[in-house]
Amino acid sequence: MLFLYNTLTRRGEEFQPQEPGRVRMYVCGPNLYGPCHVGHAFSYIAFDVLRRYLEFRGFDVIHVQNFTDIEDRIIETARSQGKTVSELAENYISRFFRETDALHIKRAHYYPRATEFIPRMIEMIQSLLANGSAYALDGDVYFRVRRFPAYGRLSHRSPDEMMSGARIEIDPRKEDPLDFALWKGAKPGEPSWDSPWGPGRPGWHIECSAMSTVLLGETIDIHGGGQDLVFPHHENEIAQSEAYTGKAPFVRFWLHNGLLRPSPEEDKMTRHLANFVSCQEALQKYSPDALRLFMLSSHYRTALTWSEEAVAAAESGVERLKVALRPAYGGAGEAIGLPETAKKARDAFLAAMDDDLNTPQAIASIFELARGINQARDEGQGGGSFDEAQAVLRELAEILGLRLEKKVEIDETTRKHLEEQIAQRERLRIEKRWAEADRIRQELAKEGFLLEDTPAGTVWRKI
RNA sequence: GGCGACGUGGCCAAGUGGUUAAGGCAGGGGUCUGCAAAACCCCGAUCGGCGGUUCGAAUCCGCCCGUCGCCUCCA
Repeated sequence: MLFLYNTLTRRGEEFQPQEPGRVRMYVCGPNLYGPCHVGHAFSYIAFDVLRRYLEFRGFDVIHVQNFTDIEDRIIETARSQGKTVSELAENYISRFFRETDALHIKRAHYYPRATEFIPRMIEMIQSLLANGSAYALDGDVYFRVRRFPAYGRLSHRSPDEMMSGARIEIDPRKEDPLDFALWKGAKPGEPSWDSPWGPGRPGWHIECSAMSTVLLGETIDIHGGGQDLVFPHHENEIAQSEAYTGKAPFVRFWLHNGLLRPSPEEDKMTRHLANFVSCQEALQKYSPDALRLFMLSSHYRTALTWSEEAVAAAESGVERLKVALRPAYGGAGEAIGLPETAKKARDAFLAAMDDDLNTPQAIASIFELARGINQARDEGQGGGSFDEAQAVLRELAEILGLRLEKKVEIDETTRKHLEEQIAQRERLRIEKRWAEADRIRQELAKEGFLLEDTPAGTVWRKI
């Protein structure tokens, strides 16, 4: 039984989809005013693992992730860079795919863009106006928060307690400071779409309601995103969606990941992208496996602080898992204790994942299994049970999206050269000409290859 | 002002009432090895502070100290 923590009820709840066997899941995607940073990656990886685990458990998952391709920040950024909004968006979308693919994040089934759903949003807004949930005002349309009694339920705050305008100025024309924009009239020079209220663009929140209801239906199983989206974004989504469809709940399970923070030393201001490490930068320095292992070493709902030191530590950990996948040396027969170790690790892994995706604990059992495998190899054991234990290790690692591949991006010439050098060194070693043998190893080290002598012969590793 | 999170060995991080407080990284000591590397074995914390509840608390309650997030830009 899979238990997931639901922000709405503030409890772990047993997860069952509405339609048996099929999960409808919507995850908030990026606002395309800038490149993705490791904080986005943290969120996408968390929900990627959720999806992988659901699929592992036999569910057919329909996964939707949106692109916010029209919004104030994008307009501003495009203008300052002398680009069109769509040029900017396209650029960041292709970069998004490059980076999420590299991070081994499974592609969603749909990547709807806000600008593709304008007619639907207009229709929703009209309907909200018709039923009294919204009001038009000089080309803008606002949602009437006070008309929605459940407002505040997700974020657990009451409209009366909120300090509206704590951070921005209140628009005095609004009926209530909490009312939020469904439609914004265009100012001169801004991109706009025609609407019954004049040219304008959608408010930020309505896009998710439109895309979610069109692609997944009026009630979906899971809606995910960062904790910073609980209020107001998701609160507003619930209000406008339920006011529109007349059906509740809009979402059965609300899942929110804790926020990734930049290193304390790097900058105090966490607001702007400039303080974050971009995915691109992270991928240049670290392997995707290490980045994933680092992020999954902490529970998804807990805030995690970005730390170069911790990612580097994860890199070493990944290396040990890879070593566990090396072949057995053999000689001592079947690895007798291994099947039990593998079963124990697998059971523990699944139990941890069932408990609100406790990946840190799940990872612990992967390492236990790796140790068991390495131990067996050291003792010269092998056979079918050894291979099966490695298969379990691969299986569990894949649920976390760890590839554990030996990266062999070397060309034929280099490979030949390596093989010749290793063979030559082997001859020297047989003749006990250690100094010459060591020289070969030193030279290869300079070329970036580390030689390791094992009972099964000499293997090389890229350093 | 309101709501909320967090503080566990050198670093990262699970555990939320009762076995010897997971796991990773780093470190020390070993085994193996011509050497090296890797792997394996062994070694380290009583859980921010104080008080309380309980037969029993890192785990529940209260207070204090510290860090952080949200309260319409934000994954």
